[in-house]
Amino acid sequence: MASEGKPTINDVARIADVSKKTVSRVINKSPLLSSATRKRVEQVIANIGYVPNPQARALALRRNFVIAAIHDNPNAQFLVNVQQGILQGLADSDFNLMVKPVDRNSPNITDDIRDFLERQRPFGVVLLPPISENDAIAGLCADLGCRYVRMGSVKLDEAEHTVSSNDREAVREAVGYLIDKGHRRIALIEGPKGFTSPRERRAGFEEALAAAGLELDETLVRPGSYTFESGVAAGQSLVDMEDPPTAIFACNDEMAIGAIIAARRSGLRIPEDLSVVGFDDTPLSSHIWPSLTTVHWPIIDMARTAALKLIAPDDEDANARWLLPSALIERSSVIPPSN
Amino acid sequence: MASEGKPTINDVARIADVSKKTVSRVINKSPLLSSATRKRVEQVIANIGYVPNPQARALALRRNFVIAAIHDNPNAQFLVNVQQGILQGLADSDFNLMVKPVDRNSPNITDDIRDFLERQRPFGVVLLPPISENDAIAGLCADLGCRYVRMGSVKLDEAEHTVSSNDREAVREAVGYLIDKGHRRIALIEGPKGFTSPRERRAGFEEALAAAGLELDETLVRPGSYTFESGVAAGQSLVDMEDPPTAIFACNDEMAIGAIIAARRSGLRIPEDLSVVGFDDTPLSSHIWPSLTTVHWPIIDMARTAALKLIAPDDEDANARWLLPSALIERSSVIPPSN
DNA sequence: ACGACCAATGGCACCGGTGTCAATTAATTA
DNA sequence: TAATTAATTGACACCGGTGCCATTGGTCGT
Repeated sequence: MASEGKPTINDVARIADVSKKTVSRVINKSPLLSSATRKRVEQVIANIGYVPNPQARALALRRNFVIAAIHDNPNAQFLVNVQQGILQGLADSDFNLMVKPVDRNSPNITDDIRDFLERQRPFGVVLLPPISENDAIAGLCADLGCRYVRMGSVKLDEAEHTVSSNDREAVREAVGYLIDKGHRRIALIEGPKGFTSPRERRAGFEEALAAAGLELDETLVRPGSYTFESGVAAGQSLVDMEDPPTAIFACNDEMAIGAIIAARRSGLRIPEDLSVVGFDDTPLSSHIWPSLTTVHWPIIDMARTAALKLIAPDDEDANARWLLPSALIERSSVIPPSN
Repeated sequence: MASEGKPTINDVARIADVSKKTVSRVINKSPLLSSATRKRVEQVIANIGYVPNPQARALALRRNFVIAAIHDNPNAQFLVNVQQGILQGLADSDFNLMVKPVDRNSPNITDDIRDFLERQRPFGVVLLPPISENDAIAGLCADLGCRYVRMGSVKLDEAEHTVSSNDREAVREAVGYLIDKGHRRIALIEGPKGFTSPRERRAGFEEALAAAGLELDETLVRPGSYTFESGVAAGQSLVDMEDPPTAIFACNDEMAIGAIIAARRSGLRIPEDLSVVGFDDTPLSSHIWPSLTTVHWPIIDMARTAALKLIAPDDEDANARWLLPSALIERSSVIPPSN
């Protein structure tokens, strides 16, 4: 009987000589219980090492305690940061994290995700960028009655259930900082096309120039794909110019570092001959030499916030949108231009 | 009735005019069913979009379909690779992946993990290095009746339920390769103390020297912690020697890259003045210049294997141990010594 | 022709919790 | 003191599946 398998609520009830409902009340910290019974039951629970079965709970409550992170982002550091943030938010709760990667190149992502949601039925999902920008998938979550939060630099006035950073403003600040240092020929290494975040970052770049009365020089703009290699290529192409820029703003750190490597390969010193600013504040950015001046992207905070909001009771903050601040991190890859 | 909430097995049974048990048989592909009934039921399932409830299944079967990855490894790339591998192994199954990070500095890791296992009751767990080396935790899984697989360079004759790589042999090969190229003064940057994997890698280093009749020069050995910074420090200290080494073997790529950065800062050219070999074959190792000659550590394969073995039916391969091959990846950070 | 045997299905309890509502007892009020 | 009310607790159905065993209708061997 009680000797085999884990003890159940019935075992506790029998030994404590109460009904299982009463044990259930103890587990759920119901207030309508005499403290005497509560203590007695708690004693029994501790004695026999009873732990409630989450599957049974999930069945009875018609909801489980699983939060899923759905992502299509290939960047390891990003993904780990998000997981860490979500888990911070889930700490001290009964929730656990499930990861669901999807193939961004697959034509039937939507079906794949629907299938996952219908089968697993997580309590809530966090949609990571860039798939969080996909309205169809957010709609899918809503249709299936699954709570969700979209992370990213989603434009704030467009969607609900979003945790975002204001990339545009952050870049404006970062590029303004370069301008304040005296830079005028500032290059831009863009992020991949078709996503909100790189678009917002470029917009911030343009706004900073405009605010200083500078014109955007399209010859100083290079495409990029957020990868190290694309940063190398872009950086090389920039330093090879006849009239090269005195500063580069790259839309992420990895490309910024690639640009630094390329510049150095061409004999340039950083920051004496070229200032570089990145975006993300990855661990590597403070490890390299010179350490990279960059924009701190509060991705861990965003993920924590997303998780907390998902499992928070239904306050329904009317329009559920949360904005977290970015910040420029001054390190040593920027000085005033020499000429 | 059927109009609200997801359809259940009862809805299917009612509409198809069979018992729920029969529907259950269809779902589980039971062979003892007439094909006529099967088709009829499948038709109804498709029509009303029925999806079995995994929580109810889990309760009835007294097992769920969750695999947990328990880890205390701070390396993002490593973690993502493992997750990717596990998910590869879980593809085409009903299993999902849950992630459970633990704090390696916490004194009550064991309690934390016990708590997790008792509450969540995953079907199986993958223990990632270095926590996979903790026998107490493996024992805990066994005690709680939870299947587990330990990943890492666990010494093969010591434990069961392991998926491992033979780091010792791989390093022997890599260092032998340096020796074959003509190097005699070969430095070692070690991994963190107290773990099997770095110990095995050092052992392989020593064995390679011994096999060539060379003596281990302790002045050429530097401690390391698998971090970029520790590689920089170790590399700096090595190139500053009066009689510096002509080659460095670092116990992982990140330290190898750190050593390259340090050497270059001191004006050395890689590989002309110093050859470097790493271990892991991280993406970065092929991105940097010169690309890093390194040992491919089959971590994704190991993780996939671990997952496959976990969810495989109980063959009980007597002693469940699996060994995956490593391989030396020749790139451009090694040439014969100049002097 | 008849029991043995097999294929196909159904009935029902059970997995381990929770919700609803009734029942019991104690405390309060008229 | 009886009636009212509040505080505790229990009984029982239910969540949505699966396991075990009984039942039904044939087919087969002798």
